[in-house]
Amino acid sequence: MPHNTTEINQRLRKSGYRVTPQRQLILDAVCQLGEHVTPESVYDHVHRTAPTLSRATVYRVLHFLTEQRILTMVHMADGRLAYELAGPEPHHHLVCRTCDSLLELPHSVLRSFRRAMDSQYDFEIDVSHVSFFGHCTDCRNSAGA
Amino acid sequence: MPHNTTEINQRLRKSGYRVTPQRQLILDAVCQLGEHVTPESVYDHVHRTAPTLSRATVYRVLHFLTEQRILTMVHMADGRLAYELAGPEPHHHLVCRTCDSLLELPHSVLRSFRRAMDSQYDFEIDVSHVSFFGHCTDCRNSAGA
DNA sequence: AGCCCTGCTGCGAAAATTCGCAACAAATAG
DNA sequence: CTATTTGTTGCGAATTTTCGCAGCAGGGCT
Ligand SMILES: [Mn+2]
Ligand SMILES: [Mn+2]
Ligand SMILES: [Zn+2]
Ligand SMILES: [Zn+2]
Repeated sequence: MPHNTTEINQRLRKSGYRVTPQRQLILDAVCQLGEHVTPESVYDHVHRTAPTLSRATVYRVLHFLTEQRILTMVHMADGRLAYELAGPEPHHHLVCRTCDSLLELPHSVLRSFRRAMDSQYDFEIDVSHVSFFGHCTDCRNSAGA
Repeated sequence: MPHNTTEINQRLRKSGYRVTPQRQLILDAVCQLGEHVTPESVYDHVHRTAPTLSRATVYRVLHFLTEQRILTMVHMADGRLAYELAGPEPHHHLVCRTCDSLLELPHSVLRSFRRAMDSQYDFEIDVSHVSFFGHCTDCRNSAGA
């Protein structure tokens, strides 16, 4: 999951924002830490190389990069937020409430639902990263026994 | 939005839980305050008649009543959680990111999506109260101008 | 070089949320 | 009836997240 630093930097600068060392460190951390990283794990990671970088900045930059659509945000099972690098195509998840297993879904699974909301309610749903909760095959089978 | 106290109380007791004054007060507060009430507004409300009832208890009881499916939980636009009395039928929302307007959807709008996840992934989605974010007719039109 | 303007950060305080634990109270057993 | 167990709460501390504000720093301008 490498990110093209120069392309993102240009995008930010073009919008009038600045590419600060803190933003680069935080973005690097999110990418290195992988999927669904929490603010606290980002803070722990960057704090090693930049001890003065504050928690507030971590939260602010994660929000900021999400607004700029460089990161996406997702609600975890416990209600907390996690972030990851926005890929070229959004994806979503099925999360089992029993075993916490996580299935990845392509964006296309929401196509017909989004179309229906658009035609029925004239409302354009804008989703980049959603988790749906429920129960997976295995847990349904073992529960039935 | 009145709730049948005796029926809920029986349900709780039958499961081995207790119906405490705190739980009754908090449930009453949620019902009186209407849709999408926040923990803080519940606390403010109950605190008037029960000054010793603590914030921790408010959070715990809201979680508890949600587990028992007496309340439902929903993520608001700002990421915070809100609660409301679980009706006989779940409902969902379309929330405009521009004007914050809120449209209510019947549970049935998710039927075909849930069926698709069940058949394609053998995963049973369990949703009681979801918000989808996007842009409403009016805001799309004024943005286009 | 200076001078603005504005974006951004660090800091500490505040607010929101969770946690551990001792005390309490309702149900239960004996 | 007392003893025990177990669910529940209040309290205070810890943790997480937000906020306000003063000051720094980059970029433009002269
Ligand atoms: Mn993901
Ligand atoms: Mn609702
Ligand atoms: Zn499972
Ligand atoms: Zn709107």
